Amino acid sequence: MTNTSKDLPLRLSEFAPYQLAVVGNRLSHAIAALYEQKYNIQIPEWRILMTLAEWGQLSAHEVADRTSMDRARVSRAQRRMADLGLISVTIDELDRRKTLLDLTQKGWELVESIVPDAERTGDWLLGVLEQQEREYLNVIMKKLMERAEELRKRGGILE
Amino acid sequence: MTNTSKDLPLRLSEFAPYQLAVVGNRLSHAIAALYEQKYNIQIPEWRILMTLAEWGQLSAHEVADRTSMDRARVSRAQRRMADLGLISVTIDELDRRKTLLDLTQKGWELVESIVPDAERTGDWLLGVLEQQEREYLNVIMKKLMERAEELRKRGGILE
DNA sequence: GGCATATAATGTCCTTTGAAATTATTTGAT
DNA sequence: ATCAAATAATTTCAAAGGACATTATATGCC
Repeated sequence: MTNTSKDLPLRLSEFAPYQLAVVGNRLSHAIAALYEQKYNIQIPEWRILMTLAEWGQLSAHEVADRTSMDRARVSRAQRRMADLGLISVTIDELDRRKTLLDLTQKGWELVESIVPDAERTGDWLLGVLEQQEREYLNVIMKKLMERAEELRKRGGILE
Repeated sequence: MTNTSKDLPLRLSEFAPYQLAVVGNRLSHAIAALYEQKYNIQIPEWRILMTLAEWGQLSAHEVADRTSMDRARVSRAQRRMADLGLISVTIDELDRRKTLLDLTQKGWELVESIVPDAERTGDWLLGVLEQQEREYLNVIMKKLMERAEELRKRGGILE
């Protein structure tokens, strides 16, 4: 007997890492297009915007931590945002290696206009789910977020 | 009163599209590194491999559909795989626009060695979840997969 | 105080990705 | 039978992302 699909214990479409990668990617692109067209910003900007709105002034390093982006990506987005007048960038005089980011008035105004849109998009997305599924999703994502980070740091489960 | 985080109804870390993007991305990278080191292939190759293993000979177009990749990406991976001798590529004589892909013996051997590894990784990842959460995850992902695709096709929910 | 080490940020380089244009082939309409 | 439109695949091009090197500053040890 030759190889057939019956022998395979793993179907791509059921494989959680695949599902998560595809869903995450599709969402990123769709939402990025929305933000781009309507507000002229990209995903990194969006993340920084929301993070500063939540926490107030932060160093670039702290922003990177809280947005799950690396420092290079934050640095690039930071410049674009400063050019657009959305954030202020100052050197921390207590530790001159650090740069402190904070929203400007214009940044706050963007937050206020973009948040309702983002919420609608999020709600629409989750609209396919039952209430209970939505609650599970949040719990599951928190757990997987850590697990995936661990996987990244360790470079796989094999070592 | 000045703006504070209390006013904000949306926390990035609770925002499902953000969570999904980050988890998906971290997983992709971690797993890509694993496949790369150990088997010398990348994510697109992995997806094609598993798809052909499940379905047998398919056209490049069908592969693209079933792997959630665009045709350019499939086309590139296809060439790499053919160079490695993992797949055979033939022109469909009934419709000469199509190219048909199929696993070679060598491709099947790779499938057999890589699948147990992938399963272990998948199981380890889901190991943080309760049994019931795992079941929910699968259902939720199927629903979100479609929803995200719809979002992509429509270019946002606003139109 | 001076020097090795650690940390913050930015800059450089290379790869991957996705969109759009291009080419080849087929299908359908007249 | 011919031509326009549709479909499959590839190529081209520009942007984004991430790894690594570099620079600036701070910390801790001797």
